[in-house]
Amino acid sequence: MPARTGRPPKISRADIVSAAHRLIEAEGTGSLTMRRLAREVGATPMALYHHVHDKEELLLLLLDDYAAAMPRPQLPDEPGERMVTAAMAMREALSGWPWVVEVLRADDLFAESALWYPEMIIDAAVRAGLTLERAVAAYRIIWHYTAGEISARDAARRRREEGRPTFRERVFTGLDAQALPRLAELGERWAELTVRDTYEDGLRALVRGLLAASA
Amino acid sequence: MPARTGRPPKISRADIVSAAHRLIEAEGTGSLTMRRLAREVGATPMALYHHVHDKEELLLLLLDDYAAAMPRPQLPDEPGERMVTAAMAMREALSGWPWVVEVLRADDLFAESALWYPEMIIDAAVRAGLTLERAVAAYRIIWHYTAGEISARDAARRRREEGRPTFRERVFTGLDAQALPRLAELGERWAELTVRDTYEDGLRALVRGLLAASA
DNA sequence: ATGAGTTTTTGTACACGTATAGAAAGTAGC
DNA sequence: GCTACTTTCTATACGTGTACAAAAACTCAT
Repeated sequence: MPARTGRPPKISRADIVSAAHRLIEAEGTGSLTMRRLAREVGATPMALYHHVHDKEELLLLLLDDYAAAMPRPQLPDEPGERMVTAAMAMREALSGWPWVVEVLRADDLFAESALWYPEMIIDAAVRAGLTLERAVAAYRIIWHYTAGEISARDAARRRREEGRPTFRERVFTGLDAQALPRLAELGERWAELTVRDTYEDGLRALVRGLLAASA
Repeated sequence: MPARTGRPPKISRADIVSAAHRLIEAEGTGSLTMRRLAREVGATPMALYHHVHDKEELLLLLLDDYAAAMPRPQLPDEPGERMVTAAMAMREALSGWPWVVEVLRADDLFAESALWYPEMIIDAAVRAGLTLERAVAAYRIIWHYTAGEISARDAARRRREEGRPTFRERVFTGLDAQALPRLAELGERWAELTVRDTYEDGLRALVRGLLAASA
């Protein structure tokens, strides 16, 4: 053992991450602030920055932790259906945690322990006949779609909670029916139509299109 | 004219918005802060809040302003191709303005003066044989994909600029080749493969899939 | 024991968005 | 001219993430 030098640490990365988990669990996402977290681990805010580069890194660690416990459903054999099932499981798992949205845009791979999902999707795409390059592209396309959908749904939810005037209401009142006949025709129905969950429809369309492209 | 009462305004919404435009133009997105903007229009920060509810509302106004000048390309007749062209134009226009990303998640319609895009996409979808309901769903799916792609690309760009260690590097070093053979096989090539712009490929796949679903 | 070097923690400070309270500057009725 | 009322603007304050500098607590060489 190489006998560490320097001032002995009072807190560790692991302490911070687990305290963050507790905090979120107990008081919700909103109370996860660097200052609050520091109090929780019994240190000053800036001490945290010795163990994590920034708050975003902390969130990524949190996500990674959590991702390890994400469900890995039985996947069907048929490649297209396999892609769909894996992607839906991924989205399902991420949707449960509203705060992940802040961090999703980080990359096309979102957590080390969640690599199972891209692996399954890419593998299924290859089995469906795509080259490895195209399979990677397919995964990323699916990922972009998924991230966009989660983000949008979360934003819509937040809007609703805050009781903010949805943009649409204003839009559809003074609409120029000449220039925008379809939207005018839709009118009030927009709101009703856009609460529906169309993720699966879109995903299936996407997969069908991606696989058809190579045939 | 109804002879306004109360203290006469020193600044207007329009002043604020145009000052914000100037500021962004001159010094970049980063310097658009409420305080800086207030200095620019010659008022205190809180004065702004009498004219805009939020910073987010300000950004939406900005976006709306700009969206009015977004290109409206000639669209081909064939419905699928029409959808693709319109969506690509929309993405192209939004990509030019990195800051829109902060605001994209707002809604599935992002600006009053940009309603032309959904109109064209929905209309083309209907012409392709979809019901109006399905056409709306198709638009929203395309929107989610587009928003996700723009977001991710912007995040990747920012990472690169900040010289942050891309997550992928770490990921692909200690990879378990047993559990994740495809990713292991890809290895270093991931970085190379993921700089490619696959938006159009994905979009075409999506449109093909969406239109095939109704046949 | 002393001093140098290393690592971790603290203290102070800044700019951010914005809530809240109250002052300022007008018009309308008397 | 005075008072009410209304609108707009200012002052102050809070909590946020985090940069920077200094202090603290340890090991090791002398």
